[in-house]
Amino acid sequence: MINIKEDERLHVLNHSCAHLLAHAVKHLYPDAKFWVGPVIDDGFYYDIDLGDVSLTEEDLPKIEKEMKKISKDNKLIKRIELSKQEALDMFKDDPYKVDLISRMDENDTIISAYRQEDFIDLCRGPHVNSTKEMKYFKLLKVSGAYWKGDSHNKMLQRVYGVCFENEEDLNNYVTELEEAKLRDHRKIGKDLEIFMSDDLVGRGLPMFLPNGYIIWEELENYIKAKEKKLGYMHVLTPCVGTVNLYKTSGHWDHYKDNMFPAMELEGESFVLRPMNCPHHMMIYSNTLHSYKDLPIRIGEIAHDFRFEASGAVKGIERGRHFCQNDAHIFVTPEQIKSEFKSVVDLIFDVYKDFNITNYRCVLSLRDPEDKEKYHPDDEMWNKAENELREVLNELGIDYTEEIGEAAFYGPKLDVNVKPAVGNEYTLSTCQLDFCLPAKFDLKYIDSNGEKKTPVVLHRAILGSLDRFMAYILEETKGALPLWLSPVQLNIIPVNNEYHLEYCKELQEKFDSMNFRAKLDDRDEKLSYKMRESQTKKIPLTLIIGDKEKDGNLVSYRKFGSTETFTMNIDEFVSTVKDTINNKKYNL
RNA sequence: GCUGAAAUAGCUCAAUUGGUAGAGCAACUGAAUCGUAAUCAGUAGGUUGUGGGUUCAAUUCCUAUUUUCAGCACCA
Repeated sequence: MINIKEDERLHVLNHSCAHLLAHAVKHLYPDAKFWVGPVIDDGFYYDIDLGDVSLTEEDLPKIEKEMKKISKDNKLIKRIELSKQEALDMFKDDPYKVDLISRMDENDTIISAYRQEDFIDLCRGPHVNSTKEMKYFKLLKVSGAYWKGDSHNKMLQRVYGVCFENEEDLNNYVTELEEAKLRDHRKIGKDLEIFMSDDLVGRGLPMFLPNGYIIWEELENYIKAKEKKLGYMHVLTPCVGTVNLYKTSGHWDHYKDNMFPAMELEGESFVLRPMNCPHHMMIYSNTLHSYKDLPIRIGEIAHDFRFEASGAVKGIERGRHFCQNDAHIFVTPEQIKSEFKSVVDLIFDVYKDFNITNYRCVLSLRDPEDKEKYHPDDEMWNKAENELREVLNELGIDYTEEIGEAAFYGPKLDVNVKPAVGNEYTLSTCQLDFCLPAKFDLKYIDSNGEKKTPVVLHRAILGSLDRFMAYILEETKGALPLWLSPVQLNIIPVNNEYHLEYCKELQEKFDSMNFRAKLDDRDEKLSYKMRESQTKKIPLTLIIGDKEKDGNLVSYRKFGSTETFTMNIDEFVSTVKDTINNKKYNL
């Protein structure tokens, strides 16, 4: 999908269209006050204060109509340059604009505004020359948005839209949006019986059905095998812990509002754990370690519980229970770089297996102004941030730096992806931590026999199995690679009367090889069964009749294909085996 | 949590201004045995998310509540 913000011409067009939107809103709602109207990757929006009036989707056509009218009137868009005082005078009736202007530095900026006849708006520009240039636009949705992005502030109304240079591009874009909804993992999850949820069980608490659990197990086995090869040791720790454990780690102070509340029993307080770092710290401290033992890599497929805000829960992408592919690596300061590199290599090795190419690396740094969130040790932070930056540069990884995105205990590399519907999220992460080891008083004995504090790397490769599954379902549109498919082979007898027995033998043969084979023995036409096999996105559909039985052959059709291939049965078995074992996408 | 929208059969949707619910697919039964995306016929399926109210009468109006969706905020 085209990124409008990065396309020069579309950027200007959409920015101008945001003004056109505001212009139309001003005509229809003369009391409207305007905050900002920026261009985003998918178009533009404008944040508007309409007082007591609240817009709904039904109001959008009316606004569009007014926009079209202004567009048709061919109003020239003119740039005006103002001093700070002139700007304050001009926009004195709009407190939001006054707020913007008064925070501008009058020495280094000329304040500019754009006028299109009876509407004038503060703006850096540039803009198109006339309202006529904006012909092919659409308003997409309306929602609330906090002023200045702060939930303590008033909620304004945000109208989203998009503008293109021609009708075809606009239509294609709208079609793409509709298609994206079809690959939403919540829809696929329901259609393919992968997971379900129920009010009685609870919001944000999805349950994996047999199909989903097969995928789950495959993912778990896959990542554990990778980790074992790299020297990870897997552990199992409890889902409940004392509040004191989280007070020690510091998580309680930072996140208690997002945890399920404490349970008071026999004078002790317990919580459902929101993460496993403290448990792994305790496992480390169970024995005395020599520098020769490090790095120590402790991994766990760990169930965690977080009381996510009701508006944040989303299928298996973000639930109140989830399962992390978590690990903590205890290293000496000298080992940070090589171990961090090894984690990054693992991330991209895994992405290669899953064909994940559309991701964005972010180096998440602390906000030095935010003394409340971040542990106030400048030296520690600078060291940690520089170490990560150096490794990323050495590895030649493209990344952007984002201030204020670090964990409270340290900076991190996040690998982010975009889902079918909604905001970007983090799939994989590797975090550098100088903080928790000290809090738990962790030690190792260095080569001089002195006690030293190790450094910890927190990392999650598949992130959470739940979220990873959501992503894979959306990327593949539910057509999973053979090794992950709940049903791998669907056997259809041409004629039940003559071929069913042989098909049963075949199924047993496949079962004994640990293929997941299904036999469709219903009394239905072949074409009927074929249709269902395709809609269920089963990777391989086998058609077995006289020709196959007598010739020791297998005829099969791949999902999404209209072609049928015929192969010797032994050759077929070894090809399938090879595809599964090597996690290949296609036969 | 905030702003807004929505909730009807397993799924996707219908039901004029208020007159106690319909269709397709799926399921079940029967017939058809048909070599690559829907064979035909029949049956069953619902306290219209839940509670309260207005009314002779509520899927429809009001109210509370739960859940879902779109954004916002949050995300160890």
